[in-house]
Amino acid sequence: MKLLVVDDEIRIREVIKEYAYHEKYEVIEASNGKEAIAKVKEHPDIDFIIMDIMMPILDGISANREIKKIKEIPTLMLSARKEEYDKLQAFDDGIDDYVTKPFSPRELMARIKAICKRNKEEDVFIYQDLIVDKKGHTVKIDQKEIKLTPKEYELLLFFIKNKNIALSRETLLSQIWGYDFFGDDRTVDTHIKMLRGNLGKYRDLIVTVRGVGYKFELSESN
Amino acid sequence: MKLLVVDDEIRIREVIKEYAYHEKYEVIEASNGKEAIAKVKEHPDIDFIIMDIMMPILDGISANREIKKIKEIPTLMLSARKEEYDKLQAFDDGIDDYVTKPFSPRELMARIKAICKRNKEEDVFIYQDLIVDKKGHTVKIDQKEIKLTPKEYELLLFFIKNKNIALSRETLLSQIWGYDFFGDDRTVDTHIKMLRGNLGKYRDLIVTVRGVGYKFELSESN
DNA sequence: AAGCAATATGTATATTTTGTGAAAACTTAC
DNA sequence: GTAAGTTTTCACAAAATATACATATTGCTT
Repeated sequence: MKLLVVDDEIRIREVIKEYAYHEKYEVIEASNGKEAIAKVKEHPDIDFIIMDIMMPILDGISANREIKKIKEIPTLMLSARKEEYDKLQAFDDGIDDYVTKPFSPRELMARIKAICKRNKEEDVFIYQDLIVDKKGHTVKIDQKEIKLTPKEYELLLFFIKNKNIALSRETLLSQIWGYDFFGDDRTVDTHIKMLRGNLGKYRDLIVTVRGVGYKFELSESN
Repeated sequence: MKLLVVDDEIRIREVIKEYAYHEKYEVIEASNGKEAIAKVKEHPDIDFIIMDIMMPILDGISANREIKKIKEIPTLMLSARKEEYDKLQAFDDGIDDYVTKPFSPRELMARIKAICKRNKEEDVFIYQDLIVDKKGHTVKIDQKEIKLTPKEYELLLFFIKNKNIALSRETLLSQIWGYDFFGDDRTVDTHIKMLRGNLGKYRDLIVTVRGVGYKFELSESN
């Protein structure tokens, strides 16, 4: 789990960082909206953003709006009491939760967990800009739907379910094609090729494990 | 939509209120069970209750029991983790749903919506110029009524109810034709063809999901 | 660095799935 | 009982997908 904490007060960042470390979360910091955007671009594996609203240079709401254009990351907003008005605005941009200052760090952590849990429970797999909606049977990359054939889709789902585990061709064949498939092992390769092609910038999530088969490799978490 | 939020922690009420406002819900507050009962008597048009279990003066379970004697209002219970035991009891008294703290406000809203939807299915479905009036049993496109056969109409309703979800032919057959239909899978295709034909410019709302079945796909909203 | 083995990829062919029109079977209203 | 409307089946065309295979490329071992 990698957190991006955006606040201009270093004290706030420190407190959050401390609690986050305690939860074994990695923390990246930014002290204003502009920096936050830069950090998001720099670290492609940020899982969660905690962002203050009132900040110099670029405020949290605007920053969030910009970040959402780049990718979908669950976000919790922080705000001082008086910024009531801002709250309302924040909702336009898919804020998952918000907490008013002063806050209890434990509550903050609990809320982060609740949001992450929710995202996991949904029939949606999200990794950066790759979104797989199992109910809708759709795959999106950068908000754009990509078309997969049934086999490619099944293959992707199986990879997601067995992420970070090397899967042999036999395993894939028996699990996806069925035990009664008597074709060529190398058929898998062809489908991998197709899937990779369709995954575009995420093609490298499918790693070749020489001598074994393939692996769907995600950096940490998810 | 008028919500009654009952919790002794003002912060919790505030968060829910903000999210509720965003959904255009009106919010009435109470900080304990006794107050909640008073509010229900005072406002005869409350549509939904969100109630904490652990509260001073009068707890949520008891309050809920009293309120149910006055009138039937959908209720969602909140509770802290440790109150597991309460969970079981709560369901005895016509609780519609249950959420443990801390919760993701988004999830809470989603649940409320789900319950309300369950309780009062929309009578009219509108998507751009496509209007389906369930009570009137009519379908209009561009103000003009289109004639559908009973099966086509049922199919359309089922699609509307399950929008953005890929539905297999079997699901459609068992849900629309009945579990005791033993005919050909492809019968579905024929009806899809007919429905598409009748939907005119909206024919593409019915997307074929290869290898699975069909999906009623609406771009965002609705 | 050469040689080997495994994997990647392009292409052709086989297979599966879906769209569609027409006819048969069934319902319903009169 | 019949006509009109509806549902279902079926057959074939069209489209999409799966597979096999040949060739190119890569990565590993020595």
